[in-house]
Amino acid sequence: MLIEEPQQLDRTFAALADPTRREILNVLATGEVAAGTLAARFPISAPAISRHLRVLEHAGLITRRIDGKHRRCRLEPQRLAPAMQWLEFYRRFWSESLQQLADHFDPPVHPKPPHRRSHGRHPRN
Amino acid sequence: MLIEEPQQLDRTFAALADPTRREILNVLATGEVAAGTLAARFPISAPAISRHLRVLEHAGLITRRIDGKHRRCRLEPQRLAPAMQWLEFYRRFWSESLQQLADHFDPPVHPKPPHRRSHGRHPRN
DNA sequence: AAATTGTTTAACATATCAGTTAATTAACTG
DNA sequence: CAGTTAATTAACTGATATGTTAAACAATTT
Repeated sequence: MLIEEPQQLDRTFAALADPTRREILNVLATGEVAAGTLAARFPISAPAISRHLRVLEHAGLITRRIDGKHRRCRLEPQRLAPAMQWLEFYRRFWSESLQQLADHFDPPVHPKPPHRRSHGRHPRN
Repeated sequence: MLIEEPQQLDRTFAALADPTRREILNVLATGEVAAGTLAARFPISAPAISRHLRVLEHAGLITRRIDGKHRRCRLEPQRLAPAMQWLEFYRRFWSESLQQLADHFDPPVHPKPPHRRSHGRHPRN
């Protein structure tokens, strides 16, 4: 199992915490895009976008290549894997809490019988 | 499918961006723990922990219940699901980049062989 | 070479974050 | 009730984040 630098996860999650940056990644999922093309899609200034790109690059989530006067940005999706793995660990706990999820987002209209409750507790070590 | 407030993802990822908070969640995965018990495990002051707990609670990742003079903190793992789903979207792109991952880090991390390669390309617009 | 286009850096304003210590609130104990 | 324990809030500090506009840099075009 790959030992992940904690800083790397810090940077990844921090990069993903900004909606503009998430949307940038979403755009880059369609392929390489130049910085200016990206900037045109957002209501903020080009320097602001440039800094978002720097954050994403620092987190390893994108790379930039110089192409004439353009800086083409490319998604590096595999760099999301460590974050995914971190979250994956908690997936095992979800099944115990699915009912709570339903409670939270939907009105608790459906009276699901709480029969999982029998051994439904957080695992302890 | 569940429509997620973007702010919620912001808060979730921001909460996860701090290593202390990630470790708090890790501790809470073992079961309910009082705030003071948590604080004792970390090299920072109790107020600092209290604020981390507030951030986690605000992100919905934990809940707190009052029990006498203790505040017992409980993990709400299902609230990680939206973040997971967001990342899940990008998983499809990983298979194309596994070699780059190898270049970057060490041995292959993903147990799944890249047989999705057949129609694996970046969608473009 | 001069002007234009694409992008980043500089300098700045403002807000938020993460930590501290001191004070406060709340509940239990003797 | 007085004292102790548990936890939070208050007030403050220093660092970081996000945005702005203006300036600088780099490559292309004329």
